[in-house]
Amino acid sequence: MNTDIGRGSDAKKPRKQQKRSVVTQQKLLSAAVEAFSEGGFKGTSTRDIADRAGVHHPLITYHFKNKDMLWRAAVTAIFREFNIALVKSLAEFENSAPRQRAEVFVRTYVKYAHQQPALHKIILQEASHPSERLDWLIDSHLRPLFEPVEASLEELQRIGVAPPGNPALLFQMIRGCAGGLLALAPEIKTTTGIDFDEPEALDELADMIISVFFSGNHRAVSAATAESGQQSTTQ
Amino acid sequence: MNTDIGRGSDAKKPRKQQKRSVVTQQKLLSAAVEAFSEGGFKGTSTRDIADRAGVHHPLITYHFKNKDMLWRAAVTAIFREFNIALVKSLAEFENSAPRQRAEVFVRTYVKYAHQQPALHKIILQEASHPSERLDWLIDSHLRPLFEPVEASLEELQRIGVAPPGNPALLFQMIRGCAGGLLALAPEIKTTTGIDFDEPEALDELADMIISVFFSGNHRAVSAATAESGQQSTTQ
DNA sequence: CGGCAAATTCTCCACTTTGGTCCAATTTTT
DNA sequence: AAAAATTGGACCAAAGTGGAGAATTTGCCG
Repeated sequence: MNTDIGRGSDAKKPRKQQKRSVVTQQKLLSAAVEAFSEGGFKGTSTRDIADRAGVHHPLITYHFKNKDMLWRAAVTAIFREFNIALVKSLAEFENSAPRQRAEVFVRTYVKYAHQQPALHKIILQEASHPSERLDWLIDSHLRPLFEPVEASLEELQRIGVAPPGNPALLFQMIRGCAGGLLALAPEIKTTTGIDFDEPEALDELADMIISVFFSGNHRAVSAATAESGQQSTTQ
Repeated sequence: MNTDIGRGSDAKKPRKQQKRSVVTQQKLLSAAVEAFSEGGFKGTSTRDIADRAGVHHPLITYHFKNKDMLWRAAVTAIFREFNIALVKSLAEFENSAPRQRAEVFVRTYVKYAHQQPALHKIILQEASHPSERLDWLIDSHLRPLFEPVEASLEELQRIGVAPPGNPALLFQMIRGCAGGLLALAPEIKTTTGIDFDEPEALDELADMIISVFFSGNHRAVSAATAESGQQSTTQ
C-alpha cells in the first residue's frame, strides 16, 4: 500500500513507484477535484470519481486509503497549483508601489480563480458549516494563504489606499467578490448574462474590485472607524 | 395523496387537510432546509431529513411526492420568509433619499441573511454548477428578487452614490459580501475570529459594505467605464 | 536476457444506505 | 359511524461503501 505521494526513503529498499501508478493517481486526483467541486464531499461517491477517471474503484483504496484521504489529496493538489501561481506572479512586483501591488494581486487572483474554479467551489461547499474537513482545510491551506495577504492589506490601509476597518473582514469581502463570484459563474451567467469565460467580463470584474476597494481616497489612518465616505486627495 | 400545499378547490368535495398534517409538513420543511443547507441536495438523504423532523421517512413521499419536490418546497418556504421580511422592511423607507434607502437595504439584507443563513448556504450549494435545480431556483426566486434591486442600483449610479460599471455585476458583488460572507460564517469565525453572531460584528460588516460600495463620491454619470477611483465632491 | 519479488490492477464479495412503494392501522372530518 | 386523510411498518431494487485476494505488470537483480 502506498498512500504517500511524495514518497520518502525510510525502509531499506522501497522499490521505485511505477510510472503508470502516478498516472492513475493523477487521473484520480483531477476526477476527484471535479466531482467534489460539483457534489460536495457527502454528495460524491468514490465510484463516480473512479468512473470519471476511467479507473477501477478499488484503486482509490489502494492509492489513497479512503474517500477522506482522497479528498484531502485532491484539495492539496489544487491549492498547491493555485498558491504557486499566485506567489510566483506576485514576486515580480515585490518592490513596486503598494497600490500597484494590490492591483496586480487582484488581477492575478481573479485570473487564477477563473482558471481553477474548482478551488473556490470546494471552499464554498465545505465552509458553510463546521466539520473536521473544514478545520483541516483552514489549518492546512486557508490560514497560511490569508495571513500574509492580511498583512499587506493593513499596510494599504495605513497609507490610505484601502478603506479603514477590520482588515480581515475587508479581505474576506474582496475574496467573496473575486473567488466567490467566479465560483458562482453558472448562476451569474444565467441571471445577469455576464459570462466570465469572456476575458472582458473577467477584466471588468477585476476593474470593479479595484475601483471599489482600492480607490485610494481614504483618510490615511487605520484607527478611524468606517462611518461614511471620507476623502483626502491622496492621489 | 396530497402534494399541493395551497390546496385548490377543483374536485367536488376535497375534504379539509388535517391539522396534524400541516404540522408534519412544517417539521419536514424546516428539517429539510437545515439538512440541505449543510449537505447539498445529493449529499442529504431523505431519511436524514425525516430523522431530524422526528417523522417516518415515507411521509416525505406522501406529502411532497419525492426528494426533489421536497427540496423545492423547502427552498420556496425559506425564500418567502426572506422576501417578505425584506420587502416589508424596505417599504417603510420608500420615499426616503436614495442613499438612505440603499443603506437601509444593506442593513436589512445583512440582518436577514444572518437570521436565515440556510438560504444563502443553499444558493452556494447549488449555484456553482449547472443543473435543473439551479435553473428552477433562478427562475422562481433569484431573478424576481434581483430585477427590482438592480433597477434601484442603476438609479444610485446615476446620482453618483454607487460606483459606475455594470449594475448587475455590482449587485452580485454586494450580495457576495453580504449573503456570501454570512453563509461562510463558520469558516470566517475560525480564520479571522470574527463572529457574526455578535451584533457588533454584523454591524461592522454592514458599515463596511456601505462605506465601500456607497461612499458616494463618484462622478454622477452612468456611461463612464470603471477605470480608477474618480471623485467629484458630490456630497 | 530471464526470473523473482514488489507494485499495481482486477474480480468478487459482504454489508449498508437510499429513494421509493405498498398496504394495513390509525386518526380526523363530516 | 363512515369515509377520507394521515401515519406506521415491512419491503424492494439500486447504488454506495470498504476490503480480501487472485491476477497481472513492472522494476531490479544477477
